[in-house]
Amino acid sequence: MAITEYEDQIQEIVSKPDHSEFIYDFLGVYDIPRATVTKLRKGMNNLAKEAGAVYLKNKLYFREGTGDLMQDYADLQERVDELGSKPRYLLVTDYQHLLAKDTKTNETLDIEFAKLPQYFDFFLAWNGIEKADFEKENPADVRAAERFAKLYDVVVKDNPDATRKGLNLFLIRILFCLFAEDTNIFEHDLFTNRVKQMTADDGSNFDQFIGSLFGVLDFEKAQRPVDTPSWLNDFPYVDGDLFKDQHESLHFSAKSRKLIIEAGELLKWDQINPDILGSMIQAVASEDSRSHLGMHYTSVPNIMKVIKPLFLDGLREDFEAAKDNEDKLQQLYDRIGRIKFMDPACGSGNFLIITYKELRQLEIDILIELNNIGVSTMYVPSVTLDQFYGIEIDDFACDVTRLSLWIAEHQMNVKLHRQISDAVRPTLPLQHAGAILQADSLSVDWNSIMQVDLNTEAYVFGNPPYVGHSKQTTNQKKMIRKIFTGISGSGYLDYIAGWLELGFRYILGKRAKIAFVTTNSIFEGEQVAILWPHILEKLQIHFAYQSFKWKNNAKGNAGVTVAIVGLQNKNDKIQCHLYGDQGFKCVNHISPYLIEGSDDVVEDLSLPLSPRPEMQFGNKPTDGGGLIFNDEEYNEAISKYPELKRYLRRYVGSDELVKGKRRYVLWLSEHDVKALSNNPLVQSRLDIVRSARLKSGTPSTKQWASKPYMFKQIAPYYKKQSLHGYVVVVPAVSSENREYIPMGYLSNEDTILNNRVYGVFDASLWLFAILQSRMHLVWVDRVGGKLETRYSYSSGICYNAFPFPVLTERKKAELEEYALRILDIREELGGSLADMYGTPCAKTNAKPMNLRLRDAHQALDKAVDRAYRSNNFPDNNSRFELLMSLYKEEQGGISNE
DNA sequence: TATCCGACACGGA
DNA sequence: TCCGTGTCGGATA
Repeated sequence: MAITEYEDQIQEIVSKPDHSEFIYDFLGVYDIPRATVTKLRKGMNNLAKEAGAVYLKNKLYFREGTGDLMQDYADLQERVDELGSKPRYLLVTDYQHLLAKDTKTNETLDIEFAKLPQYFDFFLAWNGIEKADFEKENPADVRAAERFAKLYDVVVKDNPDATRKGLNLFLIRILFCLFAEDTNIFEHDLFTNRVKQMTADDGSNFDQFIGSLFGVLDFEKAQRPVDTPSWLNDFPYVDGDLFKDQHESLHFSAKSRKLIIEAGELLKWDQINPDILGSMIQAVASEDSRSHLGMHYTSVPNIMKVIKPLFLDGLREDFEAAKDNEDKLQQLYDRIGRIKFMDPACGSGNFLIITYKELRQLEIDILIELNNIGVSTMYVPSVTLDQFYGIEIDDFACDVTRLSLWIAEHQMNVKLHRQISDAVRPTLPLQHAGAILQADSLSVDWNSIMQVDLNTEAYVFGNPPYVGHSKQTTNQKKMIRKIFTGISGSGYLDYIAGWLELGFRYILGKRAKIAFVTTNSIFEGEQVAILWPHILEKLQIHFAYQSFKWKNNAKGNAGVTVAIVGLQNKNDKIQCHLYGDQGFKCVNHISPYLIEGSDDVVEDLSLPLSPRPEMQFGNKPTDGGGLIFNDEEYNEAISKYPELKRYLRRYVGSDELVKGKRRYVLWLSEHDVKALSNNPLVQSRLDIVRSARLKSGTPSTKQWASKPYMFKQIAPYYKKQSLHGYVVVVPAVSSENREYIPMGYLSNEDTILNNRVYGVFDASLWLFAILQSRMHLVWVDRVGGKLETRYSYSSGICYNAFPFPVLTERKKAELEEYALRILDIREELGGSLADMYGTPCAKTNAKPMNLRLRDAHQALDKAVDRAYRSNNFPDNNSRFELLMSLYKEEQGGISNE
């Protein structure tokens, strides 16, 4: 049952004029068998003897109040203490007030009877859910957002012709009123009470009411019309742009009015976290993102990963250093009031809110420290909302950001007063909240939004959207093209690269720094050489978080692995902080691969660095599955049509190569297809291919619908008449948890490689030895592409750009012996490569690599190492350094020719 | 024509 | 529902 349903059902029960059935109705809301409640109603299993009491074994001891509720509660407690087995809950109520106790956690509840719906979770142990767990899963923000989604739906349905802007503004204002009446900005419950008193049950005059109310909130009391009725005049002056625009007339029903009242009565707005609420509310209003409610909001821990290294750690260090020194403290106090902050993809403003709160806390801490050293001055605010800037394309999100900033400000004002009693910052009238601009961030000049001179301390940060090159919309591609004019290969960049580039230009030569949460793919594989060289000519990475899996508290988490990068103008003196799985390291330089090292990048080469057999990309069917047969389909096909056996070849992709999965593929020539024109199975398969290709939006795929019997792309090797010899097969994607990437050395006969493996055809064993070596793995690991954190092998970067050692015939023969040994052991062991190579890092079922196989690999590794240099490599870093210097040497040689 | 990648996709505990 | 690990075909050069 949804949260709102519990609340609604209990609301109905407490609203009944007659409470005689209360406890039975209440139990009925929870997972207590209906039969049990029915029996209880009839008194059959009620173990209590006294009147007005209900004792349900193990679950509840209930008593109606007899006048003095506290005394009744104490009596009940005494009675229960005598019992052998305690009921989980004690509950007494006179239907005005309610006292309850959870005998397991010893938590108590002391509330007005009417507020019971808000506290339904107190009794969730009846459903087997502990309150602590529930609170963790469903904080006040989530519950508020769910309730708001309901209200939004009803209001939208009642107002099909209303503008988005009008609706959104209405919602934001209602949210503000609800928050204000729970947090002493307004008199307690003022808004909800006025709604109840002044509007008709059917909602007919609600619009009029809300129109007058919103109108009044924008005026100071002195400026309001003299005839303003007192029920309106009780509301204070709010301002802050929130109520400036005229309320757009809307239609309300009994239902929407009720939902608003319930939102006021059932939710604990004082417990709202503006950072999370914003994301939730925003998701509610944009229908397209409703399905992944709050999927992309950045969690507070992740925001801290950005802002701490970017500026917060530094400010805190300066604070520590300034303690005991009035001048320094005062300087820091003034400084934090001048720093400017911008999130150019602010969404509902989480980064800005967290930053604002942290700065306000620092302000408080400085004041306390000043007080401690005996300096007491009148409170003058330092940090203000107008230091905060944001750009966001969604107009509602902009409104939510402004609202959330106000909520954050109020919360910090309360905190200030609590910690320093003579310091007061009034929340009303609302402060001007920076510039939160509704715009496409990539098409506006950031300088015109947040103007800074060369000496202004400024920080730009956020979590902009990621879209891979093949998934971008036409408009997104256009923006990236435009921004990266003159950069070759820019069509391959992720959408987020636009933010990196604009951020780079914004801070260039200024006293400003940037840091973003980004998809890790801009630090791996092909994008590195396209994006980073021109940026790192002028800037340096001063801190970074290496890849980690994206996570927040939303229901369906986005599937992506992210990294964090901080950039600033070059400054040789600073130490860089590189954060990885094991905390952080101070290093001299962070490379664009987010490892310690130089800014050298590896390009995606179309030809090998040195003469060697070429690596070919496998065959790509683009067939909608029509040409492919799994084991079962294959057996069925050849038993029904034995003549098909010669056309069905072993189909090898990464899955087949590594896990030993078996699939087959129809491999037909034009001649073959004519011969099979009467075979119904073949014809039905070709129909699948034809229709799948016709459905494609890609013109070239559509064209291939006329040749459904052929793969859309065939590797050059397969265009030869016959297949023979051996091929080194490399899986395009494979797990990073294995000690080696398992590669194959397969006979070519009968084998069709697909587009998820690469092949070096007619290859000698020494080539297999090189590719299977640790030297090569280190290269692939550091500069190759990744799918999340898997290896994503590519011929251009991993093979063509890999510097091969110079090999004598004798050395080749030696390597082949080691390779042969590996192949022999594999054959002896049998089973799949995945079994033999194990998954040593997996948490469960950790399966080690076969020891004999590992020994053979280590012997081969040593032999390959020695082909590069005679002295040992102490570690993989030194292997990589050598490879990178060889690459630069050889690549430089090529481009100078 | 030949890839390199995916705010992923999917099967198994 | 989380965890482990690789499909499939688009868009680019």
